[in-house]
Amino acid sequence: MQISREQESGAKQKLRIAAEQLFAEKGFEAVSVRDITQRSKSNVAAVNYHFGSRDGLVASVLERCVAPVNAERIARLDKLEKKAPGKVVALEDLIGAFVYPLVHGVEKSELSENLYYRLLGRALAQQVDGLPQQIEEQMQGVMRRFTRAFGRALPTVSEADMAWRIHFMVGGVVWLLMRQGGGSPVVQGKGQSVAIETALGRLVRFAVAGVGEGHELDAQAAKGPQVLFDF
Amino acid sequence: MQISREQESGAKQKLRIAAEQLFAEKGFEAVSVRDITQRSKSNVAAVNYHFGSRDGLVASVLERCVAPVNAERIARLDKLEKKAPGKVVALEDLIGAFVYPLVHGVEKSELSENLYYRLLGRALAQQVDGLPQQIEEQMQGVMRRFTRAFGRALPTVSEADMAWRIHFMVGGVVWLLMRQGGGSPVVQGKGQSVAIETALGRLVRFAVAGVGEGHELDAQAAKGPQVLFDF
DNA sequence: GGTCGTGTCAAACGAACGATTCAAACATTT
DNA sequence: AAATGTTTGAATCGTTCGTTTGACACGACC
Repeated sequence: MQISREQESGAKQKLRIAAEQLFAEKGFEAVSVRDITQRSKSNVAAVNYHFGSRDGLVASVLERCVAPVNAERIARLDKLEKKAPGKVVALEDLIGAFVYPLVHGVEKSELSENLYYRLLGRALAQQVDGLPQQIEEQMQGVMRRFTRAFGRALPTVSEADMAWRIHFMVGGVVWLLMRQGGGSPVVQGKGQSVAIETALGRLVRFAVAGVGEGHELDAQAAKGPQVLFDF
Repeated sequence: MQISREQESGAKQKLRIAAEQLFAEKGFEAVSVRDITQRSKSNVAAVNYHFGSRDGLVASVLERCVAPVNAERIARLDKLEKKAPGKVVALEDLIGAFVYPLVHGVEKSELSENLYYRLLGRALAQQVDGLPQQIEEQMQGVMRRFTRAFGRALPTVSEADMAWRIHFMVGGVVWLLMRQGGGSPVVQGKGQSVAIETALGRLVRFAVAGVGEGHELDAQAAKGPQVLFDF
């Protein structure tokens, strides 16, 4: 083997990049292996050689897409919980730890920003139609960790209620990513092209208000001037 | 013509229902015309005869799916704005007028509840990959109306900021619908099977808090005990 | 009875699909 | 240089796709 271990060959990488681009543009189902090999200027056999099958390539792209995000999510959550072992983590920090890792893989990716986020959104939206089992389990593990942390941050919210709020927050995340760079948005303000960090910041504020709904009143009434959200 | 006008023939209806079911189950791209004609126990040529093409059938399903929702949305918004001509409509009422029409077509549909909402979610999510122009324009018109109304309800929020908040709200709507009845949710509480009305109620509360973020403080501080949200 | 419009059916079309084969080309190690 | 293992390329496999065709059945109308 002429390549240091743990690194993919040039052709395999070219194949994967072309697949990522096309998947981001058209979706996972609307792209054929011929489309991919044509863009990467390789042969149809290459996909089956390097990835076993078309599904193998899709799974590989999905894995490389969502795994780093989930790893960064867990890392940030670990850091938050380790910083103050006894105390509960503030809601805004939790949501930040869930949302901001979405930008974690963009600079390592060979794709443009818009395409990268579209791909990530499509990957996360695949939870509707079935993800590879490995990624599905990883996803469920992350959600379990965060659900517990959210429950600790908002102890008066029932488990079912909290699940729904997180559900809506995830919906905002996926929707934001999928529509990023994909033509004109449904609702277009004047500043149409916004850096993703700004959008994620707005999403965090939105989600903090939505997930913590009904608690700013309790907190203010119970403990006086302690303000949960200070934006 | 043996059928009273404005009504589709039995075979055409059977075709459309089968298509709706399969589209809801597997998505618009993952269903072939042979799948559809097999389930509706008709012939492959029937699709092209009645709908012109496969795309024509898809467009018909999309139209029948989202048009009533948008019509009901506009009707409710009209009613709200007509009720108090001078005043601004409360945020919660606006969001309710946007969200609750989603259940408007379910009893008229031949699909099960879960399938209907999944279909509706998939249809709305198609905004990412391109809707038929007619529906796209209708959608944009609805969003323009609501964006203006939202801006009137929350005059201190900038246009761009408001666009983003609405964007996130729509994400919650689409995500809720798409995951409805589609296997286990990402975050599962104990009560897993919930009536859609309950879920929509939770979504409205979530969205009211998120869209109105930063305004409950202003309102309380400025006008004393006037509470915007009283849930 | 004959003709027309409407709808259904089996059959087949060309194109594109994912996958496979096999030989040639390449790199790496003996 | 020879042998070995790895990667490419063109051709082709069988299958499935959306669409079209032409024959046929049925009721309506002159």
